[in-house]
Amino acid sequence: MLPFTNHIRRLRFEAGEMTQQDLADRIGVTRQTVAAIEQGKYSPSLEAAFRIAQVFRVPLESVFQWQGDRASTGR
Amino acid sequence: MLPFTNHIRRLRFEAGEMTQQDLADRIGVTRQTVAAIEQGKYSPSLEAAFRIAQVFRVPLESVFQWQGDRASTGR
DNA sequence: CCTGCATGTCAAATATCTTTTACATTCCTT
DNA sequence: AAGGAATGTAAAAGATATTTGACATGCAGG
Repeated sequence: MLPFTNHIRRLRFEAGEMTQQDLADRIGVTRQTVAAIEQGKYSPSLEAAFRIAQVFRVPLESVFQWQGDRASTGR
Repeated sequence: MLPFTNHIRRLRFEAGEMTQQDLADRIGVTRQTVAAIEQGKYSPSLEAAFRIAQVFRVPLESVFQWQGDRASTGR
C-alpha cells in the first residue's frame, strides 16, 4: 500500500477539465504514468511530483499527502 | 544533471551533528543512499523525500528545491 | 450506428533507485 | 602507531518506476 494519497484528479478538473494526456505532456511523462500515479498504483519520482505541483501552481504537499507511519505512535 | 538541490547536509548538522547513518535509520534506507542523495548523485523517491522532511520537521520544499526548466523562459 | 475522445489496464522492455558488500580516506582519541 | 567513527565510492544484484504498444470500456455527437 502506498504511503500517500493525492489530489491530482480534483486538481485536474478544477483546472478546467485538464485531461490526463495534457498533464502528462506538461510534466513530461506518458498518459499511463499519470493514470497510475493518480490512482495510487505506485509513487511518482520526486521530479514528477514537483512538476505536477508546478503545473497546478500549488505546493507539493497539497498534491501529495504523506501518511506517516502513525501505526505505532497512535495519533 | 539533477533538477533540484537539497539542504540535507546543513539540516543534519543543524540537528546536532546527526550522522548519515542516523538519518538513514530514521528514514529507512541505507547509509549509501543518504550519501548519494545528499551529494545529488540521484533523486530520492517521493517517499524518502517526505520522510527526510519529517525527520527535520520542515516542509519538503525546504529540504529539496526544484529548479524548474527556466532554461527557455529566461529568468 | 459509427467515430472520436478520455480513461482503465496489461505485459514486456527499459530506466532509475536502492541494497549489499567491500575497500578507501580523514579525523579524532588513546 | 593503532583503533574507531564518519564519510566517499564502486560494482553487481534487486526492487521499483516509466515507457511502449496494445486492446477494452463508456460517453458524447454526427
